[in-house]
Amino acid sequence: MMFPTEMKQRPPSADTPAKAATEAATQVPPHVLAVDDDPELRNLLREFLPKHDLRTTTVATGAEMLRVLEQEPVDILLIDLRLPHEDGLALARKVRDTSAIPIIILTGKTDEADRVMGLELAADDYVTKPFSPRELVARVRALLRRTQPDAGGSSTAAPRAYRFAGWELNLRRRRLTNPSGDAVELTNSEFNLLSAFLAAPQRVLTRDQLLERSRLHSLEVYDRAIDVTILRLRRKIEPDYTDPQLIVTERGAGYVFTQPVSVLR
Amino acid sequence: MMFPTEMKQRPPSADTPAKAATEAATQVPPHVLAVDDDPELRNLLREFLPKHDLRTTTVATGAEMLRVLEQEPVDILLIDLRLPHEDGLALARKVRDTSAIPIIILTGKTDEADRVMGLELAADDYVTKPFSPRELVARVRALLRRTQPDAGGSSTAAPRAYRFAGWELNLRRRRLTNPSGDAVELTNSEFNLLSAFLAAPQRVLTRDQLLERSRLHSLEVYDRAIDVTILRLRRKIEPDYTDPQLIVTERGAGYVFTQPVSVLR
DNA sequence: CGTGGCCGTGAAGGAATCTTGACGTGGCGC
DNA sequence: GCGCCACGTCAAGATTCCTTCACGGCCACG
Repeated sequence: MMFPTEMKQRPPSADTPAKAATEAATQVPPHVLAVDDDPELRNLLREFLPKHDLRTTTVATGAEMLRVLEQEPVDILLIDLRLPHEDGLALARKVRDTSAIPIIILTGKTDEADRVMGLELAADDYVTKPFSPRELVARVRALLRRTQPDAGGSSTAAPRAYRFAGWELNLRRRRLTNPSGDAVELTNSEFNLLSAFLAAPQRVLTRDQLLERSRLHSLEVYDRAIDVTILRLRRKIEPDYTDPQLIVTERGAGYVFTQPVSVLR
Repeated sequence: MMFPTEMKQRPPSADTPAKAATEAATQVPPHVLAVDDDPELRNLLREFLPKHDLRTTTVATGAEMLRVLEQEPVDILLIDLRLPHEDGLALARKVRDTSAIPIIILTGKTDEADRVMGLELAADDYVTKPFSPRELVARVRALLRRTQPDAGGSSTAAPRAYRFAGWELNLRRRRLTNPSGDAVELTNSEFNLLSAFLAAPQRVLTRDQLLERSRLHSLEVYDRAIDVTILRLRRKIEPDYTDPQLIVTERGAGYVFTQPVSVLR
């Protein structure tokens, strides 16, 4: 077991999804903002939620919450009903007044929750403490699903596939086919790495960026680990992997995917 | 018993029979009929649902419900699972026998509901109390969307059955038949899992997605529970379950149903 | 109340995949 | 040219991930 996120205090700016959203067309994980005065709970959340592909920021007070909301997009809010010097419900209402961010209230007792849910429109769901992390994740997911019907607009839809130099990478099926139409097996990280490249063609990507996109977890890995994955990927897609044409090394900077890429939706 | 007092009285013209609803794409708001013995909840519903463009009638007993059903068209039913002297589920079944009105069960506990949904085909969804009004509206809407063929095209209708590789899965009967025409027994979770796959063929589904789609909302289950169900399902439908062809593992990502699937409506 | 089916959990085992360290090699600045 | 440094390559471990089995709770049915 690992206990990584404990000390990992990232400034809000580090979490900013704007960058990721524009650069990678890969599905950006939803951003969860949790407000609770209990540090232990915050730690738990930061440890657990990301494992389930939920980007997580935690704060202790309503003021901090508002600050974060201003700075970056948030997809769902978790708010403790009883915060030391403020009322979670009031916070929720305040948010509701100005946005449609879905809100889950964390509460101690069921009857308390009853009251909250009854006539209040401030919250969309509640979870009673103590809750199992699984349950929380499930509820967050469920609520996101309900509230993000994901506009049918084809412009915002996630890409279905990429094409480059006769190859095709099918994102739904997670499958790569070569110009002759044969399937080429990719491991998970190879697939992720390749889609990171295809989402940002003709652009130099640093190792860090690539790592972040190709490894789902483990934030602390040697940069060099990416080299090996690049190598393996090259062996699978380069005509001559000793003389790479598609994925070219930018010495001192990172790597570039050189070919034009077309996006299928 | 409280009698029509609560039944929202409208001029007959507004209630105009089925033809108005089916024939014209005119904006006749859907008619919701709710059955619950709690007067407070009924008030809440009558107050809230109409604000969201849902014509709402509430009653306290099954008898009243039946009377309303006879008198006017109803687009969706909300039924409390535990009514004082009757069984909400029995009511639902009774309705189902003679009509196709979509039904949402209101229930107190999640596990209670899950069990009910599993075994019974009487309801289409359920909502656990206390629920947020928003959630209820969302579910009502979702269910209406699912069940109403929708003027636009034939594409939105709910599937009746799926075919794949000679097999057929009948959704109404919840029955699977193999290429030779023999029935293959599926447990409830196997059935749900399989239909989740068939609804999204050739697409890698994560465990979370499968969980979400195979339980209505069973919260709080171990991701890995899926694995076991997959195994059990494979034993029933794979020619050689040690070398799966239909449901293929995508390491690090999820599972895919590889075969082409045709939908019968 | 017993019995049986269903389903979730834990653990064991094994396979696939990643990481790491070592070493080779080629580019680039001086 | 020379040497340093960054990258390429390789092949062990290390680790994660999946499969499978077995157990036990739970509910339905009798």
